[in-house]
Amino acid sequence: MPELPEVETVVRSLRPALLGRRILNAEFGQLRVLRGLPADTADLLAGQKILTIDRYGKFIAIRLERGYLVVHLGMTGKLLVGVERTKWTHAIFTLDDGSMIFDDPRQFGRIEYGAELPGRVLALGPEPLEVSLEEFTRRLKTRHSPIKAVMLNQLVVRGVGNIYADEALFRAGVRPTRVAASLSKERSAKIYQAMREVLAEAIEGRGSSVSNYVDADGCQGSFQHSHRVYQRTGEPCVTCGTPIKKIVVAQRSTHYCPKCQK
DNA sequence: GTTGTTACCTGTACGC
DNA sequence: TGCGTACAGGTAACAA
Repeated sequence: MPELPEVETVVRSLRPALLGRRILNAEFGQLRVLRGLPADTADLLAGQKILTIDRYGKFIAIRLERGYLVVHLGMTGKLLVGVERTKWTHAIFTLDDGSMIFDDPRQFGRIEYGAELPGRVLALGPEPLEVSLEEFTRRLKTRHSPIKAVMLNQLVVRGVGNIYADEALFRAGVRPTRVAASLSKERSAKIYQAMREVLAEAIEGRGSSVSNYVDADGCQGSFQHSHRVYQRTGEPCVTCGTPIKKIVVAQRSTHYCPKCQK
């Protein structure tokens, strides 16, 4: 499932294929991923040049000459360049050189278009790789939920999902159920450091390919081989050998070492 | 404003 | 082999 490192990898692989290209034609299906997309969207897009492609947390913002095409990959969404449509294709963009499709079997993804970036994208928390330690700590201090739930809250920091929350908390030695506001300055700093470390390493590894994630060129990531707790239930902790435990926090499966994480 | 719960959706894994 | 069921989880909407 695409989180910050996977979306970053997709954005990086989209840029060479899309920047400077012009959209000649757009075709949309009728599925829920296009909910709220005005009927004349295809007409509005036609003729527009792709100026920039940026990432806001897990959102992809494709800036055109007169607006923004904003894509969220959800759980199984994919933006692919230069491939034929499949039975899960919900949008096809024909370019002056090449093409791009949006595929999404589970239909948790979204595509929208507007003159400006949507307000809820602008309202997201800061990027975890850009936020300062002071700001991060301040944001945790006001939250009275389990730290895992707080890390998943995109208004606190944007882009962290289930995999990297578990991995960061393992590296920080903090139990996912700890209430964020009760964490000491030192422990918050450890989480901050671990979160940035694991995200940077995952970007380096071009993301984690669990479920069906691939980048815009159809390539898999490699960071799934570096997971220390995520989906390793019952396997020995890489540090102490204690079996990794799985619980539910914030309605999400949560993996941790009961000995290393206090 | 914050927190918790539920719906959405379908491919995959598993048990029988 | 085929069927039924549980599970996976990001976001939005809603309730408390």
